[in-house]
Amino acid sequence: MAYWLMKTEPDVFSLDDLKNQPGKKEGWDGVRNYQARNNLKSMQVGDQVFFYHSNAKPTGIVGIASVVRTAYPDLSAFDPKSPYFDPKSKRESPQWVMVDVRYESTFSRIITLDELKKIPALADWALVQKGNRLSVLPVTPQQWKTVMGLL
DNA sequence: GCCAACGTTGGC
DNA sequence: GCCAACGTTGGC
Repeated sequence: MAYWLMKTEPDVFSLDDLKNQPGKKEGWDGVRNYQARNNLKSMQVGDQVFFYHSNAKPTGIVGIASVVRTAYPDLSAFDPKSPYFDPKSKRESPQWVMVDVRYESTFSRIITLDELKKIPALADWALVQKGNRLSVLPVTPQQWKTVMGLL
């Protein structure tokens, strides 16, 4: 089982939104970055995911989701009316993928980016490094454990 | 709202 | 293949 972190803007889709979905699950579509896509493709059912709120007050990890379906073609790329439409992605050879995630838990408090930046054991993590914009990134077991220890 | 960092596009 | 221009992300 592997660990990941996924970013989302809570104004668009928050952890509470996931919790309120039927079955508490939702397809994670709209990823349009190759590195993030490759991470999606590596996900296995049962993988644990830190749910991160960006462009929020404050920004940080708010809880946990899990992967319930491995990567499959991102249908929003085929839909001209979707904000995620990508004419370069063809049904015969989909460029983008999505996974399904399910709500697991909400932390008793937000672990803020500010706090994470102060932890020496997390200094190598892409999340806390300047200019990092990757929306789906791997978390090592050690990093996962460190973050959970902050609660 | 601003702007730095980054990824992508497209002219050459 | 280089790189300037552009668009987007995301912290502040």
